[in-house]
This record gives sequence, C-alpha cells and structure tokens, in this order.
Amino acid sequence: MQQSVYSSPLKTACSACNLRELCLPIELSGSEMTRLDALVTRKTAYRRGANLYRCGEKFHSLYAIRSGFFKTQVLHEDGREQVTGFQMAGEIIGMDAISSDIHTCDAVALEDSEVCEIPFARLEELSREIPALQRHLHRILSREIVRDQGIMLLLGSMHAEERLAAFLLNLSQRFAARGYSPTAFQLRMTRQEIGSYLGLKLETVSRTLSQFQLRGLIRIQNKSLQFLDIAGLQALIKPH
Amino acid sequence: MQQSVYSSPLKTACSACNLRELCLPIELSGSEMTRLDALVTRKTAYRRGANLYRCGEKFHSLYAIRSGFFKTQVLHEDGREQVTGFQMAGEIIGMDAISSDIHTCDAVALEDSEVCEIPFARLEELSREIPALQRHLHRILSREIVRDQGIMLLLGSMHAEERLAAFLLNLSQRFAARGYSPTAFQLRMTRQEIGSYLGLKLETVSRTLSQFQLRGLIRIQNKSLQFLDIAGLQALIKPH
DNA sequence: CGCTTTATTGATCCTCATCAAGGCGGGTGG
DNA sequence: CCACCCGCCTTGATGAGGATCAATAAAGCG
Repeated sequence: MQQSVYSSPLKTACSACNLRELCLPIELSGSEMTRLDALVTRKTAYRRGANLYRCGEKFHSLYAIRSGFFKTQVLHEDGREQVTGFQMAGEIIGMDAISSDIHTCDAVALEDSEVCEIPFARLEELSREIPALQRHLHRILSREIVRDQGIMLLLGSMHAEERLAAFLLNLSQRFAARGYSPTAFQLRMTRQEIGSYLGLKLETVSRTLSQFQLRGLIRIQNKSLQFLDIAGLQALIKPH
Repeated sequence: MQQSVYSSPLKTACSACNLRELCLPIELSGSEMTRLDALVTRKTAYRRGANLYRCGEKFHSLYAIRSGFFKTQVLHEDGREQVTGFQMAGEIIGMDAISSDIHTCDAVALEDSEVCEIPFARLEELSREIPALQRHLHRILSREIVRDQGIMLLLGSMHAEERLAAFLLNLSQRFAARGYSPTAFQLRMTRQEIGSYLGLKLETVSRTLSQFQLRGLIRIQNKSLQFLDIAGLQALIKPH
C-alpha cells in the first residue's frame, strides 16, 4: 500500500552529477554517456531559503538535485499557499513547467543544496537520438503523475493520522533508498510545511506526532525523528 | 484562478481521429500527418460501464477519447476507491502507466464512448523523428502533472463549497472548449463519483448542490445542470 | 411495472480547525 | 557570555464543517 502511494525505487548514481533519477535504469554506451554528461554542466549552490525558481519565470531547464532538500509550493493570490512536494538528492524538479514554458510553482531550498541544471531543449534533442534516454524521460514524467495521484488519494480519502503515517514512511523509504538510515533522520521542513503538504493545520500535525510518540511509534523532538515501530505505522494506513 | 487549477485550452480537431490534445498546436507537414494518422488506426467502442483498461494490466497504448466520457479511479485493497479524474472527448488517457509499464488505475466509460488507440512504442519512435511531435508529447505529460497539482491544491486547501464550485466551472470550461454549451449540460457521473473525486461524501455533494440552487447559482435536477450565475460561482472560490 | 440504483434531506457525532497561551531554541547584539 | 527576541513548537479549550446514520423519494433499467 505504501508502495502504491509513493513509489521511489532504489537508484544508483551516474557519473556527471549523481542523477539517480535520470541515469540509472538506462544503459548507455560510453559515448552516449559523455554526451549526456556534456549536457549537464553547471552546478549551482543554493543557500537555505533561496529560490531555485519562482512561479511565473520562463522555463529553460529541469534541475537534478545533487545534494540538499527542496520544497515546491503554489502561492494563491488570496494568500493561501500549498506545498506540492518535497524533493531530495537524486530527484528531478521542474517538470510542471514543460507544459506552458512557465514555472507554475516556487522551488525553495530547505537546506543548503546543490543542483545540476539540465537545459530541456538539449535534453529533448539528445533524447531524440538516444531512445533509451527518451524512454527514461517519459518514465520520469509519468512517475511524477503517479506520485501526484498518490497524493490525491491521500488528501481525498485519508484521515490526519493516516496521512502523517504515510508521509513519515515515505520519507523513511526515500532516505533508505539513498543509503541513509530509514529509522532516524532530521525533518527538513516545519510543521506548517508538513501540514500544508498534507492538507492539515500545523497544530494537527504537532498533536498527531505527539500522539504517535505517546503510543511508542516514533520518538520526535523538534526536527529529529526516530522510528520505533514501523509496522505499527504501516498498520495505521491500511484499515478503515 | 480557475485557470490555474484546471487548464484546458481550446483545441481544434485533427484528421484521423479528432485528437485535439495530440495534434493541434503542432504544425506537421502533410507526410508527417500521414504517418501520425497511420499510427492511430484502431477505433474501439466501449459501452457505458465498460473498462477501457484495468489496474494491473500491461501497458501498451495511450488512448485518445474520440467521443464519450470516462472516469479513472484507483481501488484500494481495503475497499476505498478514489476517482482520480474525469476525461472527455479530445483528451488523452493512460499516461500514468508509462512509468511502470503497468496501468495504475482503472478507466471506466461513463457513457457509450469511442477511443483511438495510440501504441506508445510507435509514438515514441515517431516522436524521435518529428521534433514538434516530441515537444507536444512532453507538454501533454507535463500538463497532466500541472492538472494533478491543481487538484492537490483543491483537496488540500478548499472547503466543500469551493471544491464543488471549482469542479462545476471546470466542467463548464471544458464543454465550452469542445463547442458545447458551457451553461447547460448533463452530468455524466453520480454524486458518489463527484464526491470521491473531490474528497467529499455523496451527501455533502448533494447538499451543497442544493445550497447552490437555493442561492440561485445553478439549477440542478438529477444529472441535468444549468448555470444561472457563473460570476457568483467564481466568487465562491476566490476569497477566504 | 417492479426492482435497483441514485438522490435528497434530516439528526447527530466526530474530526480537525481555530483561538489562545506558554515554552523551547537558536541566533543576534550588547 | 548573557540577555533578548523571534520563529517554531506544544498543548488546551472550543466550535464548525463535514461524516455518518437513517429514512424517503425519485429515476433508470430490465
């Protein structure tokens, strides 16, 4: 079930710029690899709080997160804001902008981060010549659709407790896939940001986390989180 | 605002199989057009209630809806089901399956419908040779991402009334874009399906629609819907 | 024409939002 | 180095929006 809500298969790094998402599953010849690397040249650092891009800006490139942590959010004119995702190392960000050539959300670094820029026009060009790359690009785009639909399901049919459990387990999985401990890590985002992502208020997030701790499922103090009973958390999601 | 939640720009039909989504914005030469048409051969009819595809089936093709109306839904093992979208003539369906080569949701006809099958491998092939087609395919995939994020926003931060108003206005827009009346049409789906899509229970949908009618915003009787005050509905979405 | 599915409406309950107060922590400037 | 401040978090009390349960009505379908 967790799998179906958030799929984040394990990936290994590739040469230029650990593009886990972009590179692994495809087998490229040496020269193809070189051409892909040539495409992904610039590496840029972003300090905590800095914007990778803003809503309304012209679209040029996708970005592969080399290290760090980002959030994407949509700002409503009436003040509401909604966090649409959290992205970590090895993930690709910016795909929403392809459709209109304009970024439709803000991307903000939640810690000091590094990204590789992937000029999209050149990626398209290259993927015309390398079918395996083309195929992979399509998979990445499609995976984003599946991921979003998982969140729709979460927002549309789960209670606060279930949402939070699913969220924590998803983070855990993604950290594990990157070789970090799946049972203890720092949350990079605030309660308010978690709430916005999950369609809850920050007080509800805080209360629910306290509940989980009380029941011996996790240990949480500020941003440091430790899992004590993963099966217990998983059990929270299943029934109804 | 409506625009940002659901974008469905007007499109005109193309030859083989009114593939509004697939064809319009790109300019193809005669021979390119012929090749695209050759790709999209089969037309199949589906009766109301029939499945276009089911969750778990192997992925082969995207489908362009030629006429009719579909819903896509995810079925939870614990019985919960969530409608993830409603698709009408001219829209492309099945893109979620690209990532894993397996369909991740069911697609069900809500009225007698016809679709054109687009074998995806051949579409990829052709789009390698026709850059304009490639570009367009990417836009379609990205548009789906944007659409889903709009729904996330709706589910995560709107009240029942706002959700329903946004939903009705979106339908109106899409009918208008296809040359039908934007102010009067038949709902193809049940209250239960609307509710599932919007993260509400069917009783809430029914009550809220009655409310709208009471306030003179719409006229609704069973499935036939008429808009009386579009501006009033739009106003419901904006403030908070 | 009867049966089943779908829709409406009411009464009640429960989850989560809201409002409010206080605590912790980390960064800054004196 | 300490004091202060500000952002972030926790916890409580209360209330509202929507879920749930239930009964009836209406419509679609064979």
